[in-house]
Order: sequence, then C-alpha cells, then structure tokens
Amino acid sequence: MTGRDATAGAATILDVARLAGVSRTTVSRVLNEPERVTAATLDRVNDAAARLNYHPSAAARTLRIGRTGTIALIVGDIAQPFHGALAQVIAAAAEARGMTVALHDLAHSQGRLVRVLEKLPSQGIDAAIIATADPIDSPEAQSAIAALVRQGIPVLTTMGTSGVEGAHVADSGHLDSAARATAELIDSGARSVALLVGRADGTHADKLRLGYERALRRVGAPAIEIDGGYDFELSRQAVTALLRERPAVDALVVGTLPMALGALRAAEDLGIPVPRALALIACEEVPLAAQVRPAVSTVCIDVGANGAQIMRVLDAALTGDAPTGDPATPVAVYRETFVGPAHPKHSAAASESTGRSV
Amino acid sequence: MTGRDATAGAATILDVARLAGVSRTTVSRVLNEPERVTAATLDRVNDAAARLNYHPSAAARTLRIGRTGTIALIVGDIAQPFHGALAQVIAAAAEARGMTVALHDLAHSQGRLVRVLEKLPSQGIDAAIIATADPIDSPEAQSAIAALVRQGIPVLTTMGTSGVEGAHVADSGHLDSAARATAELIDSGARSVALLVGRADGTHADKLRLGYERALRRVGAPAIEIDGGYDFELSRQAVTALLRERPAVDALVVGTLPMALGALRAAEDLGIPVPRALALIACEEVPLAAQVRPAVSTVCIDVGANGAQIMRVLDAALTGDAPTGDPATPVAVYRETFVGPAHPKHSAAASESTGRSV
DNA sequence: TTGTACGCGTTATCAT
DNA sequence: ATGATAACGCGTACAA
Repeated sequence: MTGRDATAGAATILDVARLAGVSRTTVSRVLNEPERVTAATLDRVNDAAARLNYHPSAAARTLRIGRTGTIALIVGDIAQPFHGALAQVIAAAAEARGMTVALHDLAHSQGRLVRVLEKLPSQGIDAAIIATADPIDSPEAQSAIAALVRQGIPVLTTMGTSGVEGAHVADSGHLDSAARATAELIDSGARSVALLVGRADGTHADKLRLGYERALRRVGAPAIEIDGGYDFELSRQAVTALLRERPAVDALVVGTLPMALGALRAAEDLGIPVPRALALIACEEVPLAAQVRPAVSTVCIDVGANGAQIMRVLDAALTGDAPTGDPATPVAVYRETFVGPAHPKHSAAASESTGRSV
Repeated sequence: MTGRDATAGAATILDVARLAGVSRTTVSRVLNEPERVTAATLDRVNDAAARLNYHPSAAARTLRIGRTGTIALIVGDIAQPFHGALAQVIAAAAEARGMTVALHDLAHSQGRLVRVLEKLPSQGIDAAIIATADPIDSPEAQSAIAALVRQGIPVLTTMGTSGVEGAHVADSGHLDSAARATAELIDSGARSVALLVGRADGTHADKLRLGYERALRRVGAPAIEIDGGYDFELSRQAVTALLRERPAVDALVVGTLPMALGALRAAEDLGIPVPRALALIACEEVPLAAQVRPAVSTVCIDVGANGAQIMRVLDAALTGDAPTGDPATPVAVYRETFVGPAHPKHSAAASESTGRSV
C-alpha cells in the first residue's frame, strides 16, 4: 500500500535500519535471531521493513554465508508423467525446507547432461539431484560430477542410477519392483515373461534387468529383453516384433507407462487379448495408469515415498549425517492388464476407480 | 584432472589473476569482454582458470550487476501432462538464453501461490512466469504481483489468465481453440455441445467459455457448462451426471486431457459409443492424446508455439521492447473421439500413428 | 541489548 | 591493453 520505495532501487537493510532508528546489525538480528532482540525494537524494525517493502538480497546473503538454499533438479524428461510427479514431490519437500528448486531438463540428451553439470558450479547451488533413467556414466559426465563433489556440492542420483564415483544414491526400488512383478506373473501361470526397458545401456534398465533375472532364475526361465526407448511408438514397434517372433511370450514387465501404452497398442493391433493371452505389469505408478483402458497394473514404490527417500538422502548429504533411510517396498496395484495372483477372482472393489492395491 | 584447489574453498578470480600474473580486472575482462584483451594474455588467463577449476560466483556477480539470470516458473500442477510439456519448452528456451529456471509448483493451491509470490522478491529472479489454470485474481495474489512489478520484476501470466494489474500476458489461444472446437462439432452435425472446464471461476475457464459461447451464438444453441476440477474422477462423475440428465448432449469440448479421459470413461460406463453418439474434442495437445484408446481428438495451439510466445513476451518485458507477438492459431488433430468435419471420411493416414492434423 | 568494522567475489570507473 | 580502487548488501566477531 504505502510502497515508499527509496529514491532508487529496492530498499536495503540500511534503509530499514535508518527508518527504525537502529543499526544494520539489529535489523539483521531481527531476521536471523529474533530471540536476541527486545520485543519493542523487534516491532519497530518489522514495521519499518514492512513499510519499505524490504526484502533481503539473496545474493548478498549467499555471498556472505556461502549457501544459496537452491538445489538443482536435473530430470531426464519433465514431460514424462513420472518425472512430473517426482518433480512435484521434490518441489514440495524443498519448499518445506525453505529451499528452492532449479529445474534442468535433459530431454534425453546426454550432451545436455554434461553441459548442465559443467555450468552448475557457477550457478550457486547447495546440492544437485539427478533423476534420469538415461545413462549418466559417460566419462565426461562422471568427471563433471566428480568436479562438483570436489567443490563440496553433494550430488545425488536416483532412478536406479549407481556406480557414479562420489555420488550419493537414493534407491528408487526398481530392482525389487521388477523382481516382484516378474514373480507375480510367473506365479499366476505365465510361461514366458519378457522385459521391456527404456534404454538397454541405462542404469534404470540395469536395475530392472537384475530384478527380472533374479525372479526368472528361481524357475529357470530364459530372459527375453527388448528396448522401447522410453517412447510410445518405439515400444509399440518393439513389442509388435517381439510378439510376432516369439508367440509364446504371454507376459510383459515394462519400465514406464508410456512404453506400457505402446505395448498395449501393439497387442491390440495384433488381436492379442489382454490380460488373457498377454499380461502386463508396469514398474511405474502414476495416476494415468488408472485412467486409460485397459487400466495398467503396476508394481512400484510410491512416488511420494520415492521423493521422501530422495530428500532424506539429500538432508543427510547436506548435514553430513548418515542417511536414515528405509528404502520402502514396492506395492502392487492390480488393474486390468494383470488381475492379480491366481487366487479366486475378486471383482475390483477398491478405493480407486479401477484397481485394488496390495 | 589437476584439480589443484587452493588451501580452502573454491578458487576465486583473485587466485586466477595471481596464477596468470595479471590483475582481477583482466581476468574479469577475459570472461566478459574477451575482444578487449590480447590473445596471449587471454590464453594465459584461460589456462590458469582451467587449472584452478575456476567458476565465477553467481552470487557475487549478481550482487554487483543486479541481475540473476534466473526466471521463476510457477506452474499450477507440474504432474499434469500439459504443464510438464510447457515446462520442458520453457526450460529449453531459458537454457538457450543462458538463464536458469526456478520451479515452483502450486499443486492447485491458491494459498501457495501467494506464499510463493511473496517470497519471490528475496529470491533473486529477473522475471516470473505464472502458468496455472487456477484463478490467480484473489486480492492477495493481485497485490503480491503488484509488489513484484513495483520492484522491477516483470510478471507474465499465461493459460488464459488476464486482468491482473501490471502483468504481461502471453495468449495461449484457448479462446480460439474452444471456439474452433465447438464450431467443428456443430458443423459436423452435433445438436447439443457441452463444455467441460476445470474450475468454473478460473480464467482458463473464462477463455474457454468465451470461445465456446461465441461459436454457439452463431447457431443460437444454448450453453451447457460443467466443472471437472482438472481431475479424472471428478470429470467422470460430472459427465456421468450430465449425460444422465441431458441425454440430448452429443458433443463435448473439454479443457484438459485428464478430464477428457474421465469423460470418456463416463461414456463407456454408460454404454454410449464414441464418437458416434458422443463426440469429444480436448483443447490440449500432448503426446498422450494419441497414445490412449480411444485416441483423443484435439484443437489446440502447439505447446512449442505456446512456449515460444511466452518467451517472446518475456524477452520483450526484460528488454523493454514491445512484444513482437503473433499468437499462433489453433491446429486441429482428428483422432478417434472426433473424426473430423463431415467431409468424405478419409481413413487415418497421417504421420502420427493415430490421427491426422489440419 | 546494541553498534563498529571488516570481508565475501565480482564488475565499473578511472587512471596509466 | 592493463591495473588500482570502490562499491554492491549482508552477516558476524568484537567492542561497548
């Protein structure tokens, strides 16, 4: 209302001090250690600050104390539903900690990852979270990450990424999810379970493969893996080819929802009924899974739990403490592409419109 | 490799200057005005910088020059496919300009909007983009925006938002899109076209309504509007109720894709065939529209074009020039929920798997 | 409880 | 073409 800005530019701490009739130090204390100041002066200072529309300068504060309150969030593809959901959780958690999120989208480009990483040190961030399913272990990326760590900026990887020197890692449970998905399909009678990953050389795929093969080994079944490039159309083509070449395949474990949709389209075009002749479980739980037809069954750790785990690891990295983590176990949601274990067939009657979770 | 960090902390411009045997000024020039320095010294300085792994401090630079190179992107719900796509475009455009994006997610909360806006001034940003379909014209929000503008921080609204004092606005074409969608439905024989918005009191809804009613007026048809709360389940319920109460409704214009999925589920549950007895057009074009069954027909301006328009307005706001805008016209993509104008029925044979655009 | 004085790393001004 | 110096706004010993 009474926005009485000084003659030029924004109000500084000195302006507030003058108007309140105190020194800069006192104003600073009011902001940072209010308990160490008299109630009377506190009011006067707050009043003056409000009247001048004073906002402390983040730059000056950072320059002085060395922290920025900003964390870089590097995502593989923010347009993918899972990444959006994760970004939402992380943004909320950051806000709760009084921090802000600098978003960097890679759009699946590795070159971009390196460029982003190299610019990060001069950008003023307290930590970096890398959330991509694409491979990040190129020599350039590795050394860029190492450089960050050397400068005291903790780097955190997730989504199955691992093996990066010096980086903290938040397990997002893909290994367990794939193992359980595979096991459930086998237990319910599937003879030949294939795995559809996004990029065979990515660490996300590594995790899925490990879980998938572990479950397979239990029954001595052969592994069949195809690549859908994290893309609807590519997945559709890959699954079409797979189902033509190996008609025996009657179950599919899929990395992401868009790829699951591609797989389902392929089955539909081939006239293969789902889930009767082909069951499918995606390792990614987002609202969309329940909104499409057929509704996609999933085995996955909750996005919220995933984000919480990430933030726990981040907090630990920032404070130096040990990560107080309990990595959360995958939860299965039975919808239409896999109706659940071979138990007597309940009709779907859960909280969600289409699907019951376990 | 030879990361010879000084005794403590990161290398500063002074360290580089010493190692290169020049003054701070020269180092600064090498970074900002390379043409004003000898090739020889330029090499020496660059060499020293590389050897010390030097990265200029953003905070110090900002403190000095007053700009941060950061733009705040405030989105209504980053988990929604459209917001994700828009964020991707804007992040890429920002990177191309050497700027970074600070992401703030509202999760549809108005209180959050105000809190975010009020913290923005002390966060060090050059401009703010507000991309939400929810209402932003509460008195608190208005005054927070006004405060930003008063401090010289341009605020840009989009997605149909308007009427905010002092804010720049990038038209995202929802009015034209809704008008064209409605017109096409009518032209192809629809008798009763209803409008499904996200929040009746939002400015997004305002724009859609305006376009919808304009097209309706041409033929003197009555307006029917319902609210789906930007949510699958709420949309499903709303459309179920609508179709029960008014069986004459044979066409739907829908604000967002998740709501369109809810509407389609309602029709399916009611046994109403799409598009024969109920045609549907969504005013939001994202890859997902082509990936679901039935594939959703859309009329919308391209997300890329939308983002480009936003960045044009932003550039203009930052430089003080006039926005060089040509707001892009909506493009229609005919898929399965609306097969197109009543012309002879082509079989779908376009670049996309399911859908042909015009 | 409050004030003084210094430095964080950078760029702009002025001189050389 | 290069260098010395001041200033950006803030936090924090230290002194009062």
